[in-house]
Amino acid sequence: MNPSKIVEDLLRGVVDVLPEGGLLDRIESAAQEDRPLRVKLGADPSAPDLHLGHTVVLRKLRQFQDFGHVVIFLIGDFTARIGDPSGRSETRRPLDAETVAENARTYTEQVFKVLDRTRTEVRFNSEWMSAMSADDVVRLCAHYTVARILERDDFSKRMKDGRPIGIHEFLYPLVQGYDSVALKADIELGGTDQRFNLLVGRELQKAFGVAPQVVMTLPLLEGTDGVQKMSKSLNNYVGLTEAPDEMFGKIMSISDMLMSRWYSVLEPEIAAEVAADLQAGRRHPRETKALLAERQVARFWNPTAAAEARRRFDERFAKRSLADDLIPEEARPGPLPAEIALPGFLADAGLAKSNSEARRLISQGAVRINGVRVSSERYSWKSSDRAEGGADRVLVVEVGKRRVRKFRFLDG
RNA sequence: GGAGAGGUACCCGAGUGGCCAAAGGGAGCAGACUGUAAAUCUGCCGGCGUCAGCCUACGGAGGUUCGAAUCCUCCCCUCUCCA
Repeated sequence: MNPSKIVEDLLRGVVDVLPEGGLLDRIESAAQEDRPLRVKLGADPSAPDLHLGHTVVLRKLRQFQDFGHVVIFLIGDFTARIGDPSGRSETRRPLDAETVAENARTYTEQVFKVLDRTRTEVRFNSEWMSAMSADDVVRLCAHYTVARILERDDFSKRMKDGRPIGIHEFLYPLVQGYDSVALKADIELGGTDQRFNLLVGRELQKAFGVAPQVVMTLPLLEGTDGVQKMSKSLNNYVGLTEAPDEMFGKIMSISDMLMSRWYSVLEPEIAAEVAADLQAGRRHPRETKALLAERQVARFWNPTAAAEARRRFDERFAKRSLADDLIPEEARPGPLPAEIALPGFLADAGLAKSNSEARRLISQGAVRINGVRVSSERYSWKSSDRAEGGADRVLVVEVGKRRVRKFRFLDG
């Protein structure tokens, strides 16, 4: 494959490449030197659950791997103890070492849902950062100026609004940049919010006599709320480890506007076509959303699981039926209670956050048992609760539209 | 080091002695309507409680008072200006 064709592929969906044209140079020189490029991605192990938002960059990295290059997956274990201020309006709380280590482990596990394990090098920045002396740190700081740090959007905003900035936060971009020096990265990828940090890497590489990396940024994915960027702490994410049904359901619940955004970020190859079809009325929005959902589930699980998830979703919500095989079941050993105090029961089962919440849900008509809305906090058995031919009782409990569980009460 | 402003529930923000589990908005949850979409309307939105009530809460610790988010003392934290 000729280099410019490769570059074209690699640039699809990318927001900026700095310097422009830098990628082609790298690809060519790598081919000449007959070595793979070292493509860096820095990961912050403070929230160890990967979500759809992360996959945008990961899939781009995967593309590099498929062209034979090597991904350096850098875990900022040292930096996590500082706290990345990117896009934050507040100082982030640092984590302790054990938490970081544990998070890093679960993190890497999930990364290989997308990345090719054999072409990935996992590194930790404590490797070189912990070895630094105060002397080294001061020297590193001397390579950058306060004015330049303050160019960063979130810093200048906080400055203007009179919100606190810890001095350690100034160090974050420097440390991250130094990682690129230590790793001799050829290319570094990140979300658009990382642009500043990635560029600091270039500066520092120059200062330390290393060839400056090419910086590529990718779009940030909005979370399910459609407003803020997807993140675990905002609880607007679709996690990579979530069950197919869960994933499918979450994607179905996003707004139509968001759906179009997600198409362009998650499915850049077909986004234009889909948008045109929607515009022309050749596709129904709901079907289009289901397709998006199915494609994601297929990607992170498999096509069969995706088709199943879709089938169950339709059963449940389009046909409004509760097919038996699709409800998580829980056995309750006997003896059979005379009646059930619902608030405590729902809270224990995790179907409500607290007894009080359960009470509220009941009073608002959100709770159904075996298809019948309950209005009392105490549930007494009905003849129809009896399981086929046996003494056991089966309750299908629905709380709102999304929470369902089947309880099998065993007699005796 | 000096002067000033300020810290209220998930977030923003009102509240200056009882009527405050704390206005209002946002977020969230639930109901109606739908395509588990949007928009809209309605309700809920600290915990415990067979609903009477109890407990915990307004940066922290004490104090005044029959009674404190509100007054006093000390402490912690943030911002602005001056040095």
